[in-house]
This record gives sequence, C-alpha cells and structure tokens, in this order.
Amino acid sequence: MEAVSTRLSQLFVRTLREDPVDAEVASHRLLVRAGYIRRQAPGVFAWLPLGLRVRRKIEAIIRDELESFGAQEVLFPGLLPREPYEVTNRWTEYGDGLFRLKDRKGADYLLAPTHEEVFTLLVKDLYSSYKDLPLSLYQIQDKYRDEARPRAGLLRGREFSMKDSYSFDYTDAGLEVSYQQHRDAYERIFQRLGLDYVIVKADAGAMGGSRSEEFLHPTPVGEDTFVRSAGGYAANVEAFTTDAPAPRSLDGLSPAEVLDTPDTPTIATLVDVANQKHARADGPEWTAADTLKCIVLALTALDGTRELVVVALPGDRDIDMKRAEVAFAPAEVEAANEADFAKHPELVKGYIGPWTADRAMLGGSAEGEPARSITGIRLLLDPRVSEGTAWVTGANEHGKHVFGLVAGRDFVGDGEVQIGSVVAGDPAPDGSGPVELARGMEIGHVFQLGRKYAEALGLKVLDENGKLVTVTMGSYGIGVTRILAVIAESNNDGKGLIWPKNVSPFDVHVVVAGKDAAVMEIAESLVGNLEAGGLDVLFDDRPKVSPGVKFGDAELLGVPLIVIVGRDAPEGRVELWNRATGERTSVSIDELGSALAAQA
RNA sequence: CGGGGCGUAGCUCAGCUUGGUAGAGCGCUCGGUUUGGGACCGAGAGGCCGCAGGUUCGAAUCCUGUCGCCCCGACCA
Repeated sequence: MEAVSTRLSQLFVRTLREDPVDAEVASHRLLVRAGYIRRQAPGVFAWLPLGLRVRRKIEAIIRDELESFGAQEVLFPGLLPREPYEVTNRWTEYGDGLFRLKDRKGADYLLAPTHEEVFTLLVKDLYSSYKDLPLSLYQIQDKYRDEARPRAGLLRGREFSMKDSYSFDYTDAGLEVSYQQHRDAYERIFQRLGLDYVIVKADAGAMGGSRSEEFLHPTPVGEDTFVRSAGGYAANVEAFTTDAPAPRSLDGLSPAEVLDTPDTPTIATLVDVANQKHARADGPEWTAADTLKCIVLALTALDGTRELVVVALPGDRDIDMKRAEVAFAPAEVEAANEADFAKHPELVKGYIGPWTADRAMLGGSAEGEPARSITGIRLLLDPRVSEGTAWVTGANEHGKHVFGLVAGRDFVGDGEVQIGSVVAGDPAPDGSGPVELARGMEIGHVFQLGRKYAEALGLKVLDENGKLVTVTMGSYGIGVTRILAVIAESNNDGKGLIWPKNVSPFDVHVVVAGKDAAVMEIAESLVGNLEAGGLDVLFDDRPKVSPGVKFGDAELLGVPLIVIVGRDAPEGRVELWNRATGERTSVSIDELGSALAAQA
C-alpha cells in the first residue's frame, strides 16, 4: 500500500472534550470521543476515517495469515433468502436473534447472522470430487444478530464485522489438518495484533461438532468466565470437568440414621444444627461440603414436554445455570416452580433427599429395585457424589435429615451431571494443579463442525474409489470489530488511546507547535520526507489551534509515535514523543528517520 | 423479558420542587489579540424541552399514556 499523509485540518473528525454519556466501557468512550465511530442505533455504528483505517489494518493482518496457508477470500451478501436456513432449521432455531424481513412479494429474507449454509451450498454447486479438497474459504463481512441487549459499544453489537472461514475435507484426518492450520493462523494473528489470549476448550455439544476451542482475551469487561491452572490447563467454565474420585469400599461404613434437625431448610442452618445437636464423635465439625444438596430443575424439551429432574451435589456448591444449559441442551432448564412442586407433594422443600426408609424417593436403589422410585424423578449426581461417599441430606420429612447416607449403598443416581459451580482451587482435570477463575472476551473460535451441515445440505464428493462421501467441515470465526474494541480496551490511559503500531491508523503523528511560518515549512518538508520513506503520517497542521489542544488531541487519537515540530525546528531539532511511555526526546531532523525506526 | 436510571442546542449539563414564553460551558461562524499543555475580547448562528393527549388564561415544569435510550440481570452459533 502506498504511504499517505493526511492533514488533520482536512480530516473528517471531531474530537469530543467530554465523555459521551451513553458510553460506559473505555473502548466505547474513547473510540467515540476520538472520532473513530459514531452510534447509529443500539449496537450499530458508523465508521469514520480513523476507525476505518484501524479496521483495515486488522483485516490486512488476518488476510495475510489466512492466505499464507492457502485460504481463499470470497464475499457473500448480508441479505440472504430464507430457504438455506430453513433446511438446517436455523430460521426457526435462531429465534428472536435473527433479523428477518420480507421483500415486496412477501418472500422471507434474513440478514445473515453467520454463513455456514451458503458456504456449504456454494461448494456443493461447484465441486464434486475429492481432488478438489481440501478447501478453505473465508470472508470478512458484516453479521447481523438482534441481540436482546447490545452493550459496551463495539464489544457486543447487532451489526459487527466478522472474518468467518469454512474448511472442507473428505476425511477426518483432513479436517484435523485444516483445523490446525486455522488454529495456528489465529495464534499468529493475535500475536501480530499484540493481543493477549488464552485458548480454552469450549463446549462443542450444541452444534454437534467434535472439537471446539475459543480464543479468549483476558479482560475484566469480558463476558465469559474461564478457568486456568498454573500448569497450563484452560477451559471455559461450561467445558470444565471434575473427575469422580475412585469408588470407595462400602465395607464398614456405619448405617444411615434419621435425626431431628428442626428448622433447617437451608444448608447453612443445617450445618449449624448438625454441629449443635449431632456433633461427630470422632472430631471434625460438619461443613457444607458434608451435606448433599438436592435441587429440583425443570427441563423443557424441544417438543414442549416438561420433565423434572433432581440434581444432587455437595452443599458447598451451587448450580451454575450456564453449565446446566449446556449440559441439558437442547432442552431448556429452569428452577422448578410452585406448580411443579404441587404435582409432587412427596417432595418436602428444604428436606429433599434420595432416600426413605421404605423405598427410594428419587433415582434407583442400591439393590437395583424397585424399578421406579416413589416420585419417578430422575436423580443426577455431581461426580463428587461417588460410590462410597457418605452424606447428610434431607429425609423427606419436615425437620429431619438422614446422616451417613452412602452413595452406592443407600441410593443410586440415574447418571452424572457436571453443573456444579466451579470455584478457585478446584483441581484441573489434567492434573496440572488448582485452577483460578478469570474473565475473558471471546475474540476467536475454531470449531470442527463435522458433517452436520454437509449432511443437511447434501454436500458430497466422490472419493478415490468412486464412492460418494459426505464432506466434513470446520468453521472458524474472528470478530474483527470486536477485536478492534478489545485492543482499544486494553491499550489506553486516562488521556486517550494508545494503539499498538501494527494497527495504528497512522505510523506517526506530526504536530506543528507554534505559528512561525518557517516552522510550518520545516514541518511540511519533514512530513513529505516521512511519507516518501514509506510512513503513513497524520499531520496536525491546524494553524489557529493552540499547542495544548494539539497535544491533547494527539494523546486522545493514540498514534504511538508523535513528532513535535516546534521552537527548536529552526536549529534542525524536533521532539520525538512516545505516546505509551510519555517519554520525549530531542532528535535532529536528519536522524529522525532512524530514531523512528528504532522506536518502531 | 425482569430491575434501575435518563430523554432540554452538535457534546456535557442546569432549569422542573413552587407553571409566566429557553439557559451555561465546550464546539461552530465572523472580526481582532494570542500560540509548547485544552488562551482571550467582541459579535453571531443553533432548540417542536422525545412524542401524544389532558389540566390551566398560560406547561420544559403538573397529570395520563406512549416511544426511545443507557446500565444491571436473564438471553447470547
């Protein structure tokens, strides 16, 4: 690209002295204040020249890395017909999140939220042989999602730019290679962008794929919680797993006994009363971790049927509803309501447990019968409730709990479920030590889709043996405008933006300070030289603006290198100002080029 | 969808309690003085006080409704 110089006196920008009142997070506030973007509607932004320049810098890096392994760029429209999305059922599944519209004939259209369907169909149209594969296609295109609540400026918008790629292979091994190529390219892209990231295992269930990882940028404004261990483990909380302890012998465990525990509907009250009235003979106090909490959830399947399940987990844990949603998908999960309880009067709120003296209340029974429990409600166990563990839990009577109830002896679950809250200190499943919790913003996602879309849309090719095989696909996304916001979010100070050099709208910002015509002339020629040397230059040539305003704007706009042409210019000296460090050094004009190169 | 807040000039806000015909700072235009950290003087342009009803001689102000926006939560391939 040809180097350019732009005069601030001509640039279409107006900086705001005060923060816009509707902007909360730093990136939103500063991008608006510095004149990079303007809001058009909730979650919808117009791009001004400065913002566009940054956006294109980011896009160029993405393109470079994708082309480096042979991915090819295409461009789909944002406006698409309903049909392809009907075939995969996403016209319906997307629900309110989809922008739908009708043409003059009443035909249904949508503003695409993502493009799996049409990419699949495009390849189906043109290719039919294994010899054409592997193939990776991508586009950088605006996506539309009618978010219930757009927020934080560019971080969650309703229109946003996304780079989406799709890989096409006819073998699983091929998909693995394509996936790895994208994953490697993403690492290089984020490194070039100067973006801190962690790769976390993501839940792959809902989309029917086999492998999925998210690139998260750690930041307090992030929307995802993830866990990581010092030993290198990282995962989304939804994908975090806890291993069940090895089964313990049932021999020698004391029998369960029902004890009075008046007024103990909560775990906290139960622990208190247990310690007061039923202290353990052999020492340690009862804690919440000794109790078994039984939570009644209502699942609504896609066909609308509602089923209650009880999840039993240690009393020091809560249910993480996000994890629950993933675990029970596609069914919807919510806490059981009054009507649900009314149908099961045998469930005594606050005193629910799996066991009664006669017959299992929930789940199966240790002896394998009776086949159905009293309630018939499925009992799902947290992995910590493993065979041979003993618990204090509800006795299904007001004011009574059963102590020493042993999993695998006195009650049996109908399955395991991993929806307990994850807390700092939990062991990583790979043995790499305790985890900590952190917030992150998803900036990239690599996903092995497998054959779901190819199957639904009939994308098959002939293999070496002349046999039709269904193509296997991957999809890979990077949020371009979100990345821009994340970079802004992580690169600013009280005075304004501080762009990393690879994405800065200009390489250098030249400020002419003072009204002297001679100084202005020197600045003009200096700008010309820098441009000739291949640098993009923003030139603050505004004649009637005081130096303070120019300096303030320079800091707000965030070009990392600033050159002040001022009082020492007639002596052949200018100041080189590093935006990030604030350091200013006097350099001779002759050496400016090398001084800039040294800073860059 | 639940909770909270806010709609007055391009931006940030005052005025509303107690009704009397629209204000400030910044920005913008013109003239002049300034020019190394957000200068100053003078003269201007700019508002359907979100919208619709109502009360009243009179509504930015009181009442009702409505729309929109922001934040928190729910939701989010």
